[in-house]
Amino acid sequence: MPELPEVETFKKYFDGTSLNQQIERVEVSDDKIIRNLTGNEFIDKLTGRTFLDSYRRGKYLFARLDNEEYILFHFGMTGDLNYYEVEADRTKHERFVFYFTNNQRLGFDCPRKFARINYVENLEAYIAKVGLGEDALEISEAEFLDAAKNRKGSIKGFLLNQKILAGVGNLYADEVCYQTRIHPASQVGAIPTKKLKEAFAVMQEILKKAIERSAYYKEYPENWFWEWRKEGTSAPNGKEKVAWEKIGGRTTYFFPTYQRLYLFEKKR
DNA sequence: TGTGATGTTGAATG
DNA sequence: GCATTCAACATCAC
Repeated sequence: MPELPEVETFKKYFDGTSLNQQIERVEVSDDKIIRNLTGNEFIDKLTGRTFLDSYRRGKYLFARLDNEEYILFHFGMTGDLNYYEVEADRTKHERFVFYFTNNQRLGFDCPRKFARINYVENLEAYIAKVGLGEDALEISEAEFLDAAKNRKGSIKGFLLNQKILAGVGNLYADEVCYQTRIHPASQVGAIPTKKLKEAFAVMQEILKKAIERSAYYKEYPENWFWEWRKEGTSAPNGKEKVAWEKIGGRTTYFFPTYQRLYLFEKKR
């Protein structure tokens, strides 16, 4: 699930439910996703603490504790938050849960266990260590263009590269390419500056609109990926069907000629 | 039943 | 060292 708009939605959910209440108890049912602590260490670190606020960068959500340290929630493919009171509302794949003093709980659900939880003592140092790029909504046009310069890799791989800009995942990357009519296998550096500026603006527009709709696909415009990215869909010009290929390491849907392929001139 | 899935990483390659 | 690709991670649903 979670790309930037989804994680921003998680952030709002977290901020709206879990701040300023003491964690009375922590229960860990599977510490596999907790990367730098054992389950018991995690329990020790968190018990008695209070979440003060949170900071999102790309798909990473950092929850600030009252000791100025952080818990990083990275949701992977299937991570989810669940704030609830009664046992019946516990989710099936809950990996750990915080019990607050107001009798509510915040559970972290993750069937596929691709999520990553880290206890972070120093936020800046952690981000530097991971090499996490600027948030996709915060990065400036100039930085975006500069990063694209001379790159030979695909625009798809570029948009997905969290070290360059953080937050764009597979679906939104396809949507940016589709809306700007850029073939996803285009070499980033070969795309004219004007077109790259368009991609930059469209990317931020898409992310903002998705956030406005709380990342709920069914409320996205009808011509967005959740509709066109289906087997058998025709291009807007009616000339071809949607195709898919592995580009930038991920399954990519696109319209082969409706979206223009930009490549560097071949040397001879 | 086999396959692929909204993500990241570390190793391998160029 | 850098840019890029790819297998691996764990489980579920079609």
